[in-house]
Amino acid sequence: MKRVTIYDVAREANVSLATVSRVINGSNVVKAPTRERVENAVEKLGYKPNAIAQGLALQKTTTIGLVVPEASFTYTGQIINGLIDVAKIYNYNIMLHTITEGITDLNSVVEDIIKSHVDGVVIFDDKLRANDMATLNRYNIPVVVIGNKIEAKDVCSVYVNIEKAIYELVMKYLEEGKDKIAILEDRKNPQQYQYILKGAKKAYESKGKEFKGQLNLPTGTRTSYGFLKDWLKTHRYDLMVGYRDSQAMAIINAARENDISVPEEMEVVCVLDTKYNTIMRPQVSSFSIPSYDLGAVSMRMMTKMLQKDENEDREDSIELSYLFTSRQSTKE
Amino acid sequence: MKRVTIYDVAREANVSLATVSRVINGSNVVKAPTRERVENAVEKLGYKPNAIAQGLALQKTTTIGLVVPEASFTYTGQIINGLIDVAKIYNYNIMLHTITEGITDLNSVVEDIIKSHVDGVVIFDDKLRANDMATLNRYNIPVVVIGNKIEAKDVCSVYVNIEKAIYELVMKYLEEGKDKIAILEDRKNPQQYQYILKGAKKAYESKGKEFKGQLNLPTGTRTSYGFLKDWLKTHRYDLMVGYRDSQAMAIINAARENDISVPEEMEVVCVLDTKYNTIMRPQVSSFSIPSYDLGAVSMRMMTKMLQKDENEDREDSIELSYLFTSRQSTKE
DNA sequence: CTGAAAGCGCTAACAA
DNA sequence: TTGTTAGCGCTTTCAG
Repeated sequence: MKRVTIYDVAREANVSLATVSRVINGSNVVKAPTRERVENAVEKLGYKPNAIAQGLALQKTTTIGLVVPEASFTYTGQIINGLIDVAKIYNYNIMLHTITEGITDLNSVVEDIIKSHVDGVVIFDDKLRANDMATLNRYNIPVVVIGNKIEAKDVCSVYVNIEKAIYELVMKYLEEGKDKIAILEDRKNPQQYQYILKGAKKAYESKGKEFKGQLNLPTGTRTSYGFLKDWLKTHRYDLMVGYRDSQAMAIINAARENDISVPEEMEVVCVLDTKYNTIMRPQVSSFSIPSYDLGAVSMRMMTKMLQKDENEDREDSIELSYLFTSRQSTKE
Repeated sequence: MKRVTIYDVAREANVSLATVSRVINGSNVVKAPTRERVENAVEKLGYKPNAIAQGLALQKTTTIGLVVPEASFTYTGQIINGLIDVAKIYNYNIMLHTITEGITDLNSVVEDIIKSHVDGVVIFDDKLRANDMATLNRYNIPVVVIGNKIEAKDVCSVYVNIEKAIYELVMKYLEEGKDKIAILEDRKNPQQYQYILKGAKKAYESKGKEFKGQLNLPTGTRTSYGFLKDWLKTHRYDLMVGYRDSQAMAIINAARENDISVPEEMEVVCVLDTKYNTIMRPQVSSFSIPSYDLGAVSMRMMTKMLQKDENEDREDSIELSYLFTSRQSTKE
């Protein structure tokens, strides 16, 4: 069964296909009676314009590519939701790509993206570096990067200043004289981990001290919990910081195992949390990174890039703000 | 800057575009030297075939639509991962759509899907009913449904038999004489809740009893936890069943609040769990629904539908198996 | 206000 | 083995 085309509608309505095209694109030069004839035909035949053909003719597909890491973290879902919701408003479709270790790398994804002629691409991948964008750039596809601040032509970024967040947090503890602070590595988010580290180091520096609390997981370690269970037998801290709430919970579970009470003897904070944080006991104090907004703002930014007048300038990075929420894993 | 087309390559290599087309599509009728000239030209110009134009010419886009619910549940992420991984193997791209209450409904998504001329669509939406598929059917787009068993032409489904799982579970308890069993409503997954209920009812029936343990949240209740905290003041059970691990934790937290110890005084089981279940204390005994596999198998099924010979028969639904894993929230 | 025709980039007969 | 040409479904000048 062949799909009904613009020709079928034209024949049915006794007009040329040009007129049908005008009607479905809302041109206002078409006379009312003609328009009605066309609309009836469209309705009668159940005609839906073929986006592929439109894409060819217009040289734009009104779809944008979205790249996310394999890991189905909860916040990745949030980002996708935010992005799709605003994409919907602007009538963009989303082509989803993932980077799965052992199955897909960024190069092969970029290849697919170029072929598919999306109008732009939003990338959320902590492992992304500036030079990975070279190919995309060569085919001048507009790019929005989530999470990393990346400087390049035709590339915008939307992120949260985690370095600053941690700096402020650590400063507060240092000023209270609590300087035994540890930061747990997150292998899945190496870049974010670096930001966190940098924030902590700056804080220590400004107090004339040196930060030594970075806890890199030894190679071979499978889970943070497995590592921490032993580590905490011989180490004590005032504060431990994890990136995700699940890591914070690993810390807390390991602490419990060693009879370290949280928050009384040790406080725990994480950066990103999920709805599971409302279920956990204790609930973890955290910076509430607005994942949904990261997605939504990125897409909004993308639409702006796509309709920019060449001459018009626009900001090429947006810093979203965070909010620290104190819960049961810290003292106040 | 115009993108390089097949014409450019043809000119550069001094052949016709037909030959270029043959080379990029791996036809083996092209002579080696010619092939090389073309390949060099492709390389030199950085030519990538335009999938849109191919789509128009071939009447197939090698992309499939994926519809998921708004809720960024962890298992939705799993499903997406599974689906994309096998899509990648078969060189399919994924167009992602979400059903967001207040933003998008199934109808508008279906509209987009039809226009985009995807080769098929995979739908994971607990609220989906058979008649929702009417439009998709009218434009005869192959459909795979995840989670629900739906009977319709050109529709396949991949699911887990939760009814049976619960039946077996409840039977086991009934045989041990534990018949105070409650099942917590999951508003986000009404269909799954029904399946669970059915399983429990059957078990009770087969014992000549009537099941009365269905716990529907009163309208106005915002969280299961809020409801259960009070409810458990006046109700005692041998076993409580929640759909997701987060609900099971709500049950456990509410039980704690009422000094009901788990699993000693009350046991708790959930159907779907996430990685957070490994972090929680107690860990919840659960059926491990293979979310990743649900996605992967669906996509595999889709590829089969798309290459089916009209005459060749195939099964139109696949039941995936589950595995009950006993953890700290049950006695053995 | 409407129609005719060229073109978007590619594929697939059909010829040569 | 390679080239020519007619579509695929739609948009958009340019005439009328």
